Amino acid sequence: MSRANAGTKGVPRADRELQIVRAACEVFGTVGFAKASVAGIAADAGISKPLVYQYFGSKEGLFLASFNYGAETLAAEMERVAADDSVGLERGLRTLDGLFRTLEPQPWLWRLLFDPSAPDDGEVAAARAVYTDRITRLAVEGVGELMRLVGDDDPLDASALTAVWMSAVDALITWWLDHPEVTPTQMTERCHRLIAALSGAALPAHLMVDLGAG
Amino acid sequence: MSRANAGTKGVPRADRELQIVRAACEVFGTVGFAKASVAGIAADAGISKPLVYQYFGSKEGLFLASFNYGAETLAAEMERVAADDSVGLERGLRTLDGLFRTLEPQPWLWRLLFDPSAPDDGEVAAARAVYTDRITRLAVEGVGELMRLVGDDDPLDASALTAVWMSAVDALITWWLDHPEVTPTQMTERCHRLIAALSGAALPAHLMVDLGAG
DNA sequence: CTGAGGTAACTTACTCCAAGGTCATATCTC
DNA sequence: GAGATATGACCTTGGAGTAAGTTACCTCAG
Repeated sequence: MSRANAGTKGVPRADRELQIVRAACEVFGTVGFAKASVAGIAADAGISKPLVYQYFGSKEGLFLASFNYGAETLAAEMERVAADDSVGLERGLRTLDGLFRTLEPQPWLWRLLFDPSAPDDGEVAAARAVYTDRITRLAVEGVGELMRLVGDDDPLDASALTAVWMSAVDALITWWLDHPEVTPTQMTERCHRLIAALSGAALPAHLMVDLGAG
Repeated sequence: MSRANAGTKGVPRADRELQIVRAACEVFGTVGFAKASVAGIAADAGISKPLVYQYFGSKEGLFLASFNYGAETLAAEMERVAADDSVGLERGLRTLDGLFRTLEPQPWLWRLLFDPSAPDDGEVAAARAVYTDRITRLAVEGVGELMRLVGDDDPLDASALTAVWMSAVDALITWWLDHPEVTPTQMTERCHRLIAALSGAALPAHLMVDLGAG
């Protein structure tokens, strides 16, 4: 063959696209949009750069496809949990549990969702807005229930606590990725203990109880 | 004058460096290392690109100087608070209060500290390690006290809670930057309420008390 | 059955550009 | 003149994006 395997009619477009998107998810989610190179992703997927451009149009187009793939996976899982009837911190803990399990085989999807180096205009921004809305809606809802539970009705408090909650989820997942020997189940148990610890520490001394640290 | 103000012996090196570093802090802290352009920073500082290279050697050198400037400011403030005798969440809240006040005139310093697009090797990595150690040490210490308070002695729990705490601080500061009309004092009060809310929500119902949502 | 043309899959070898970095030189003070 | 401050114009490079050509499968007329 004069040229590698040029012209191999081989793989149907849909299959190839999925294969490229999966490779792209891992690269974008690991090094971020800005540092990722299209040529590198093509190499990872085992094909050449122009094929990527033929199928996705641009680096941004490729990112968009990858983002949608990953965001849909995660948003769907969070909505599944939200459909349960748990409230307050219990609901938060179940969401975390679901995320740990979903992310186990493809942890980089999480970083893909919040990539700060991704373009902040055009179609990517629109897609991010869609998924951010979907996900934030769930967080806002959960935090709202919690605030009602404790009698705080300041909307800015709710907004700030939503930010803190989402950030805490991020921190826990990131911490987990740095401790790969920990299983999803152990992580969920850990989250339960941490909540208990925070709660215990905030209590006036005369109300302190052992909320279980084992 | 044939060339703008070339050769103007004008500003002494030390002054010029500070001026450039301050401009660089704002740019690096706002758009991040990767997206920042040296020419742009030079323009912001009112001087030309080669002067930046003459004084700082490279984009990385300029970032290093900016990072040290910003990180020192913040680490010093956190250590100041840590020297007080508060413990547990009270200490956390005082740290937040100190950060809000320090960041009020130059909010971008915060993002500078945790810029994900900064180089992760060489002198920058070394400097980041130094300051990350200094700051993390304080968080670890504070979280350790808190865990002792509630009787959880799992070191991984402490490690994870430290990550969550630092992330929560980040979230609160970021939220604040998006709500510029809120004063540092109001933010500190808000943080008190949020802690109370979390604590209340985690309690078994029979122990629930009004921890004050106003 | 067969082979010519149509089309999808695929690659090599470019162009182009933004941004990092350098060089030679000019002007000021002492 | 020596040395510090300063700049316009240049060089260089990595990576996005493109042009043009190559190979393989499919279909359908004869």
